[in-house]
Amino acid sequence: MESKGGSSGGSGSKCGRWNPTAEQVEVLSSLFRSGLRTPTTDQIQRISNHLSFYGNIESKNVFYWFQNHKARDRHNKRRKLSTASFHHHHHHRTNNKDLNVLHSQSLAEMYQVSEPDNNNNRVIETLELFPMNSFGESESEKLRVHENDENGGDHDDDDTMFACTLMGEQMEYPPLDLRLSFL
Amino acid sequence: MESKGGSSGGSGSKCGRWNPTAEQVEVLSSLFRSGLRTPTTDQIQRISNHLSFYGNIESKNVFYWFQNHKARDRHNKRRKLSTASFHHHHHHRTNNKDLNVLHSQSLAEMYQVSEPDNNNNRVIETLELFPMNSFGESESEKLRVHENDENGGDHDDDDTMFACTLMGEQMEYPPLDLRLSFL
DNA sequence: CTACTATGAATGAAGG
DNA sequence: CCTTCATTCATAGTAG
Repeated sequence: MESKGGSSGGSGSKCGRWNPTAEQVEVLSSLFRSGLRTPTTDQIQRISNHLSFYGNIESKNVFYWFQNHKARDRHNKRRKLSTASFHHHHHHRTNNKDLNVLHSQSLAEMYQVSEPDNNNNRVIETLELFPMNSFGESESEKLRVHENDENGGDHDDDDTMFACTLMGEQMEYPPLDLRLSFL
Repeated sequence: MESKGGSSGGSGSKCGRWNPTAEQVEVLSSLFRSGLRTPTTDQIQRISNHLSFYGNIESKNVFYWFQNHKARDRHNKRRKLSTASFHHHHHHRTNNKDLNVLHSQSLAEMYQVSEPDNNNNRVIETLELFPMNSFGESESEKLRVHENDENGGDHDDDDTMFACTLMGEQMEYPPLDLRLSFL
């Protein structure tokens, strides 16, 4: 945590990629521990709003964080579960990658949910713990616009001559100029 | 510049997942920019046919591409309303009211579907620019989208009380300070 | 400086 | 159409 001074997402973000601060990760992890796995847009908004207190953050980051965290959590669990059970040393895939973890415990900012003898499926999809005033959310659907063009002859008269008849001709790669002409 | 794995759709198709080439993406993006959002089976067929020149591709891929692109384009606008907080002072959340007021603009702006370039942009559903319409589609059954417009209000109104009883057991609080109060 | 790891970001594919 | 899963790419951070 010492080397982060400056280029972390907290202050001088280098705008290349969001780098969450320790506080942000803690909050996110807490939410994850609480069972939140796939927050709704509303929740993402609020979380992002609050986490911006600790540094720059976008809703997109929160969204991706949960997506990644859930996916990786599940992925790791599945792998761990398959190894520890039976002692049939069946080579579980010669993965050149991930030789894996028997040491990573020190900087595990996660929570280590491994509770083998506790089968609590405390995985809540949305975690309703927000005393939010329920707006008429349904009426938002009505704002759905239909951009139907019922105007009869609304042809955009682009005089696009259909030059290339794309059917199985061995011409070389067009210099990326290819627009809609093939249609 | 292909992917590192060399599994680009152009040459070494790895048959796992379609990896579009740059040219394919270019064409698809052009179509999208032209206003094509939901191509019909007919269009999909033609697009796919043309794009197969640049590499292996199936109609399915085109179909999914438009679906994803449209959905993400839309979600992107929603998520972009993140908190552009730079350096906040300790002014988080004035407690004007004790309950439920801290999210004034959370979801009031959500469904603004007004395109940023609403007047100039022609967002057409099907983009009729195919002067020729030959045979019927081969197997359009597979790509047939469901026009099932069922969207009933689903309200599970249970926000009367706190839902901290996640699974009926007491959840242990995080070792650190619980910052979830913003929710 | 180079290698590896953790993880943010992106997107294809599918389900409902 | 909307949401979610799975796989992959890209990169910051750190160790050797």
